[in-house]
Amino acid sequence: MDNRYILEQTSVGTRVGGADFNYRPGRSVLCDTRVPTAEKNGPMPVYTHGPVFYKLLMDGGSVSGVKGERTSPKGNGRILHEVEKTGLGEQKDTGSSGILKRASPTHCPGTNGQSPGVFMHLDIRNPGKQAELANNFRAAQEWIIPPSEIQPLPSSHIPVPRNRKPSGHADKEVMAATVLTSLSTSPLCSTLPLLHQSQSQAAGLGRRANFPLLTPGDDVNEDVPESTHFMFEDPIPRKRKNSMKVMFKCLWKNCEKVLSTSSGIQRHVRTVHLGRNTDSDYSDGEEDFYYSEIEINMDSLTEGLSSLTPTSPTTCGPPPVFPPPLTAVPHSERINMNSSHCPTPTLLSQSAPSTLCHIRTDHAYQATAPVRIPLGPELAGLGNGNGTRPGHGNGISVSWQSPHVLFKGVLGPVIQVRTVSIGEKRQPAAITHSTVIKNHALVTPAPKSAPGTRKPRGEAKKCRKVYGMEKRDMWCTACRWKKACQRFTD
DNA sequence: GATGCCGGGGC
DNA sequence: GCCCCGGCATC
Repeated sequence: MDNRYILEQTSVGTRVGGADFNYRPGRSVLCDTRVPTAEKNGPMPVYTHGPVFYKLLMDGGSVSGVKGERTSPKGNGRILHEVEKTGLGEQKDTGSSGILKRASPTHCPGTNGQSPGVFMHLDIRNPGKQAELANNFRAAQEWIIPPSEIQPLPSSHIPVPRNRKPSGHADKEVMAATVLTSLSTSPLCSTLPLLHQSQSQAAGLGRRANFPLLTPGDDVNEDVPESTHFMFEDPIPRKRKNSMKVMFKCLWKNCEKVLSTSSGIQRHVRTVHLGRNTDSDYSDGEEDFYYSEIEINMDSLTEGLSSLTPTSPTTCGPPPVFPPPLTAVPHSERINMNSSHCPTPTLLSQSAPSTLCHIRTDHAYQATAPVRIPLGPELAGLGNGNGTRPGHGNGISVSWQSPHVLFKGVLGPVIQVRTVSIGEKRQPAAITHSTVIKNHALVTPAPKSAPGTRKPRGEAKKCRKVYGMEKRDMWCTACRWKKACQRFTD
């Protein structure tokens, strides 16, 4: 079964419970939808609530309760999509019961990225919203806990009007709008979306293992005080640092799209994933659930880049990222997300390695040691092609010079009669083993001489010594430039 | 003093 | 980037 469907199933149940923003005591949607579904869900025994409800829908059965919310006459695939949307939509709903989400991170299956922010921005100073919060919390609580186990939520933290009159559909929309509006500005919303991300990236069973509290028998009462603590005592700064840049990451499966604007990511989701008309700006807000807001600490990013030395062992191919450097925030989920995305190239990951490879190649005559092989005089002419001066760099008669150095780069069948001439350009074909060695040395933590110290003078004779001042034109370029000799390296 | 080459500057 | 050179460390 599609992994996504697992999530959908879990989410759906949440939605069913949470869809009714104004939870009415006595109504337990969960119980209504709790159906023995072993044969329907196959190897997915855990989430038998809500999901089953939708499974029936997917099978083409008539489920009036669902159809009232979202009836899809389309094919199965589309229905699945609808279900997924519904499941995601749940975020909006459960967002109103954010306490539960914050209190119980293990409930994150239903938080496909957005609800945390929702939660953050619930204005608890508003008595009406407090009531809304409490009611929805109880609703969500009942969704998880069998009615018999539900304990009255103490109102010591929140003054909750017990007999709150259910509000109408307009209130739902207002709440939803509030929730959606808050998504893009919440400083705290990054945690759960990312958690969801990491979960959604885990396949199959691994995903389910992330939210054990969704199992029917689990008791979530312990989370209640924790939740209130989280909500009222946790001094998470609400103000985002200036260095924090908000990006929007597409949550669609296998889609790593990250855009800097919400409109952009919405357009992306709408057009790419939802198949909506590109030209149409109409949006029912559905795409809001398919992307999450992520924060990028630009300072950390900068630091990460600046500290990105050739010796950095942390560059797992793709470095941090946006990654570790990207990990702007101390949320482990974020780190996990980054690490889990290691195989996926990010902007940094794409650029950094190449950067590493090209670091300090500014002086090519230093980076690339010429490979010269002893050649007989009969082959002397082969090397003259590159020479710009007569008699220079014919690549011969050097067998008397440090042969161990001269040969170390010639391994292939093609004899690299490499001449070192003025204005010589490094050619790919001229890349030699010694070059590789040098580049590799840039990546490995080679002991670098401290500033001000010179490397000891090599044993090998240099061009000056070999050719003498009178044949200066035969020197290697480096020697002529008074640089480290590239011909007779040590 | 000769040599090697780093650092820097001119173009 | 190419080319050159002052200047310093090393031999």
